[in-house]
Amino acid sequence: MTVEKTDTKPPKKRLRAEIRESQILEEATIFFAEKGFSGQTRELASRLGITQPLLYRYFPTKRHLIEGVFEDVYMNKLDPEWLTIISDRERALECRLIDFYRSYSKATYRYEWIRLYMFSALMGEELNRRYIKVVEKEILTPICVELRAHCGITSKKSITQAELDHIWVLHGGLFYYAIRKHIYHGRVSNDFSAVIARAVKAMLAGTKAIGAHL
Amino acid sequence: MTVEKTDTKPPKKRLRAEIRESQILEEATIFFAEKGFSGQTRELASRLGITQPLLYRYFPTKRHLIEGVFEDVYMNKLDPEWLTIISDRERALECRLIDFYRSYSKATYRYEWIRLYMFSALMGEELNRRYIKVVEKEILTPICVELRAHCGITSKKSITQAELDHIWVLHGGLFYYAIRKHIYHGRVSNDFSAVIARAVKAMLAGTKAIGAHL
DNA sequence: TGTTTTATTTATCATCTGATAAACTAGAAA
DNA sequence: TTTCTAGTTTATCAGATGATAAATAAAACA
Repeated sequence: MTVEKTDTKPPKKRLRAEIRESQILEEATIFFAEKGFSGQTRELASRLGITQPLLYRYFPTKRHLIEGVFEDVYMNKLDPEWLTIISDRERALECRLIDFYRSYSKATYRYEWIRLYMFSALMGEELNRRYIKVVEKEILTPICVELRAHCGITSKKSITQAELDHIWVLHGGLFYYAIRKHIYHGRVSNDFSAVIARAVKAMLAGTKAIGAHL
Repeated sequence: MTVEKTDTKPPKKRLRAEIRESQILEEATIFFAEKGFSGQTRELASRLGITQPLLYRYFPTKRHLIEGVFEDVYMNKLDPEWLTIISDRERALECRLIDFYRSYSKATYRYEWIRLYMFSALMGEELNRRYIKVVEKEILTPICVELRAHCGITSKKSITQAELDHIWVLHGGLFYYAIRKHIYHGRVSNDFSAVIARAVKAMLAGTKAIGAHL
């Protein structure tokens, strides 16, 4: 085992600018997810097997690199299909929600996604508030609308903050599974699909029982 | 309003060592909660109205200061009363859980607590895994036991990971309210007590309806 | 093959940042 | 008041860190 310490790839040389840039972005995503945004450019470069100043050929500042990572990870990741799943009254709400959360969690409950999201939130980045608003508008509000129908409520008043907060408990509760897994590195059940199914079923039955009032 | 920029207190001098130390700890708690542990000692000192080297008279390294903050915020904060509340079968489980979460959230869903917890988790501190284990053992497992009784299950088998994960959805969902408030700085309903009540009621009714199997 | 282009490295800066040593001085003690 | 203790500051270091400029060399092009 006298193999010398290699990086991910054997000593390559001279990549086309376009390729090098996306390679840097990819590694930066992993790197910042692990270390946070105070991770150092030299260490990132070292992981890539390149020298630190080369980063600055592709990204004028560290901040630009971070923005690039944000763009790469969070922009246009909201699948319009999700709204379709949630609102399709041909199917039982239970199935729709289970399907939705299986798809949603597969897309977002990833190591990089979760950690970068939390790091950026703690930094006070605007990113999160923007994302939250989209989630409330595009996902949670539609779910609340369906939940009203499911509970036999016909009110046409707009969804209240209390209703949103109620569904946030489910949404956040499931998200918290990803936090426990990727941030706390705690022990979690490996059958997350089953967790989703139970949580959704219990929420629907429970909310119907107590009435989705307010 | 030509008052010159004062810190929290007017220019004091020469505090007794003991007092200065706890003053530093208190400010460090707020400071690190806001900035994370990469916050700089000079800025912390500046907030305290002292010079940076003075910190090193009370804490030999920055790391020691951080440990001091951990100690201050997280050690012995688990109220033994909570277990009593949860396990008191004289009262309805619904009331017990609502009371418990009102008390628990009052103690832990605080700006400093939440943020320091998340910062330390992202740093990979041991603190969190330790805390998680205590929560599972002292809080969630007892709740699962009560939940079995509530659902009329008499099995004496030990609580499964699936059962824990089910109750983690409630626990995490409520905790996520604090994350949204103190980390995302998003809009949250100001009547958290009502959120707790609805979530607990729905969880109990729902879990009973689907059966607490597994 | 020789020339041009451009990806990459070497060398280096200025500033930041945790940490140390010694000088200073407010307040307690004699 | 004088002395002494200990809380605080000034000066400074060494290494880290983001960033720049110029030199180098691999690949594309003629």
